[in-house]
Amino acid sequence: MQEADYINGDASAKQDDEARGPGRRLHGAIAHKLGTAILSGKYLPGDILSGEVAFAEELQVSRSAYREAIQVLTAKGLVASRPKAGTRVLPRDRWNLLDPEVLGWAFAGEPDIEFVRSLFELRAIVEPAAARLAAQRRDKADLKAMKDALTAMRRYTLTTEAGRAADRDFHKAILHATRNDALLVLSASIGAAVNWTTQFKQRARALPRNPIPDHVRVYDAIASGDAAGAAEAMNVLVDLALEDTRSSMEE
Amino acid sequence: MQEADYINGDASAKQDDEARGPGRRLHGAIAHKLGTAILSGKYLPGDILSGEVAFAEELQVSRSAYREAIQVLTAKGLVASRPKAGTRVLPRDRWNLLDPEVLGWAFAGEPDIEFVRSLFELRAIVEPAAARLAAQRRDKADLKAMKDALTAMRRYTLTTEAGRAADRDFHKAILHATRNDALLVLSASIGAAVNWTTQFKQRARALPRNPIPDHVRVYDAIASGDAAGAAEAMNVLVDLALEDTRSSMEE
DNA sequence: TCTCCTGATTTACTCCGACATATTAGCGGT
DNA sequence: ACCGCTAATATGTCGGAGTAAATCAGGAGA
Repeated sequence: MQEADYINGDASAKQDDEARGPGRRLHGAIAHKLGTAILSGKYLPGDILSGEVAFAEELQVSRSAYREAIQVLTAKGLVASRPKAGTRVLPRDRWNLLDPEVLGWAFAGEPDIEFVRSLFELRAIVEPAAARLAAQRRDKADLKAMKDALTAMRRYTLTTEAGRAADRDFHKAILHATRNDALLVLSASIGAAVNWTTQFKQRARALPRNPIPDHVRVYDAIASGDAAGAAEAMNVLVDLALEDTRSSMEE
Repeated sequence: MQEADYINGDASAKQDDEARGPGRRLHGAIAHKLGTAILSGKYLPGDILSGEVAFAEELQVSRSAYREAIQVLTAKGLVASRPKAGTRVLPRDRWNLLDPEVLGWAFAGEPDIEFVRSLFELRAIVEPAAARLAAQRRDKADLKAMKDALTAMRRYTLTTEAGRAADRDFHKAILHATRNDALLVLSASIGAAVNWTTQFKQRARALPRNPIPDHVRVYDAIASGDAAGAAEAMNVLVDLALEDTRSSMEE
């Protein structure tokens, strides 16, 4: 399933940029700026970002660039604009919070701890069930992907970006093995939250116990087709993470 | 939770349109056109939609309109464009399949039955857990919203759009009662699938047994704070739906 | 006098097309 | 195999015409 790159034929990972980063294009940068401003609460739902020309001038960009940025925000449900009325920030329940880019904006500043909790809660619901399905549906390629990710995790540890990427790959491989696209989409969202949290914990020098054995238990259960065991093993993994998050919140 | 309107201050709900529809703006229409084309498989991942000007001419719109449409598709992860290389359709796992608009495009034509299944599977995972949380966290306002939705369901039945909307409201109220934004976002995605399916079943004159009693059981459990009971009651509800979907698939 | 309807005004988004720039895939030369 | 060139293509800019709708003023009715 390694369709790794998505746009250029090979591009042997000279720079991993391109997808991450504030915005590789001008309107992307504007969208990032406005998006983070909205997600961080600088603009509240109902506020209007009135004045297409005014904003374009203030940001030193053309109206077109500003408009395309607004288009992006509109596509993600953050704002809606109407003639004469201006561009308003929509209520929070219209936001596409699971969109990877929106998530990135949410984690760009100080993310709302309540939101992080809700993501982990979602994870605690979804991943055990996913592990159960994966145990029933995985094939050899899936198992290989998981195994590779595990060895990479061991090799680099969670203190490095490479290690965290391997962690994400492991969980993504499980989601993939469920043969369920809707679940797979969630991996990006959940991964972002997990990634941010592990980084945060690392900064706080509060890395918990070695996560490898827990992951291995999940792998073994999935490999042996033990659905109930996989669900249970994943349960302890995510419950542990949820616990950690809860304790982080209390400080 | 009736914050009904979202853009104008009061505007006593003269028309609720605005958000639905193929595209209220020109570039919205283009995005709809291209989006449905991609979702229906007319363009496959890897295909390139080369020729900004060519497309703009073919669609009889200006480059700006086409460009803004592409911006929207890019924001939803359907395509990516680079100078010289053209605009390519991204692999499926980059698509924001849970985005309400993308979902709309997916259901605009003949939706992939496998994808519908995966949405229902996601629902079967998420909603029982949500019902469990709702039973623990709901307040009086939540219960009122659920009760109102139930009476509306009884009143209009699932054969009318009003009835289906009430059904969606009921489930949305439960998700809301979980106090979990990440879960709440999923309601839109799941609701779209459920809505399409009930419509489909109705067309096929294959409406199953009266769904009201099952819903009432869920409500009662949540109202009485019975977490396990709520999860179980919701389980039978979603399992029934999953079953129906499976049988529909076999024809 | 107050309220409600009606219409003109004004404001801000929407769309357009042309121009200038930046990037890079593909190719041909070294 | 490597490197630089070129042409193709997307990106960014600009200013203006078009259009929808919120606001306000004026008038009719209560």
